[in-house]
Amino acid sequence: MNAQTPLPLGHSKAPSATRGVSERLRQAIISMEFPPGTRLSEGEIATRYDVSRQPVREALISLSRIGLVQVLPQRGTIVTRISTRHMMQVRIAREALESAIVQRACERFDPVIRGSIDAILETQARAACEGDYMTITAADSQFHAALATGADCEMIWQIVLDVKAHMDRVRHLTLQDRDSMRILVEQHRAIVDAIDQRDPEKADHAMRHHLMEILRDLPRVLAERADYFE
Amino acid sequence: MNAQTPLPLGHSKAPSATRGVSERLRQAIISMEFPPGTRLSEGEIATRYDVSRQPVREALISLSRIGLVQVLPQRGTIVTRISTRHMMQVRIAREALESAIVQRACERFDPVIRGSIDAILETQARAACEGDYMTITAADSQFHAALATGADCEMIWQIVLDVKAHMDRVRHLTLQDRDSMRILVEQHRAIVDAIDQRDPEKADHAMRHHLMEILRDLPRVLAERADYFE
DNA sequence: TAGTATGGACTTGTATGGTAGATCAAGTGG
DNA sequence: CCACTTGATCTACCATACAAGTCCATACTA
Repeated sequence: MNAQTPLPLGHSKAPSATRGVSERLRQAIISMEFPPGTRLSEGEIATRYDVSRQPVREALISLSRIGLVQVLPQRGTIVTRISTRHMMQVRIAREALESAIVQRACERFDPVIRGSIDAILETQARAACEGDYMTITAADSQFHAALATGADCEMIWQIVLDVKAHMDRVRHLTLQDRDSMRILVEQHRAIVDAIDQRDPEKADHAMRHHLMEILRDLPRVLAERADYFE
Repeated sequence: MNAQTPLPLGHSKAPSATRGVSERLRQAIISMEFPPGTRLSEGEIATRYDVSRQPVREALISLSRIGLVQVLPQRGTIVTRISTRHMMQVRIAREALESAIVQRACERFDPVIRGSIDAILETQARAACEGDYMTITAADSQFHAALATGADCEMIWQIVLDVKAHMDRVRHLTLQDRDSMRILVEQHRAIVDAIDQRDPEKADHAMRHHLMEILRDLPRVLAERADYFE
């Protein structure tokens, strides 16, 4: 417990079992492989993923902090159900954070990362034409992450990632047609344009408009799959 | 793994060992009992708190998600050092989130909670006169939490709590004189006034002004205790 | 002397057995 | 028929043992 020990630290992306299970579970929940209300058992997941219960348990703790699962002591663990009230707060939080990011991006933005963004948008535009859902969403994540990194807001991006998980889950329910995919790319372009013009208000507006759209179809999903909501 | 199992769930504040250790560690880090750079060993903490390594380990996982500690696989765990770059992002994030909260509070705010706020402010004002640091900070937390709850943003408050931990740690380093304590209370009053007047812009400005002040003395601390920074 | 093995004392990561609490169904007594 | 008890069977929780990686002091070698 002695203070001031150097511990030279050279960052690690250790591919531990816990991290692996955590990532797989997170993906499974977002992609609705484990839909809201699914009952998860530490032991069952352990045998399924061929690890012991301990890594599973630690992964579930992480996911419960994000809010993707609820651990009920001595009773069980379930995939969190969707709540409109919760989603409203998620939207507000993400809007506030990402708006702050783009506003800061208007002040200063890493030119190298700015250069990489064009390629991301191009990839996304092509995927939109082909209706390639996987590539679209992957590029979407890269785009928003690039904005945060370029604005020197990587720590804020970590927070956004957590709230984003909830929105991604909902978006996975709303089948995206190609038109809305194209609109998505246009909105991204509008955000970049505003940053290029160093116009904070415009950037703020573009970002909020972009994020608002994601939950547009939430009421429809609520009507169709009431069992996913609480 | 069957979906749609009811699992009636009646929320729990289970006082588990993990939660206990997590809370004690969190407090110890914020209060500088374990200053930045302190080397924490799972085993050592376990014997100190008279529990096994497992709850300690799980507590550290939670704290590492917040960013209060860094777990270096096979090497050790240290209390995260303060970084001005990181603190800047923390401030931006908290400003964005709490600004969003008060703006929403201007739209609708639970009248019952509105009533309880006056008592909180009065307590804080009295504590400010007496220079009672503990009561001041406790009331500060209650105040901000009440704002979030009254605006129906409890989930956002959970996020704020995490970033707030970093700011609390810094504030603990900057000795507050009674004048700045009184200013604190005045700023709180200004925020409530803006909400009462349903003036989002005014509320936003008051909140940002309030939060900006907390890190005012960060450069001074950096000069005095460089070993706390990275 | 300078450089390099090497072994031991750490660290966190993982596996597993046992415990207490929660749930629910069957059984019991009123 | 209903309220209550009981016990089997789940669950997450915790403790312990083991494995694997890192670091460092020491001894050995060129």
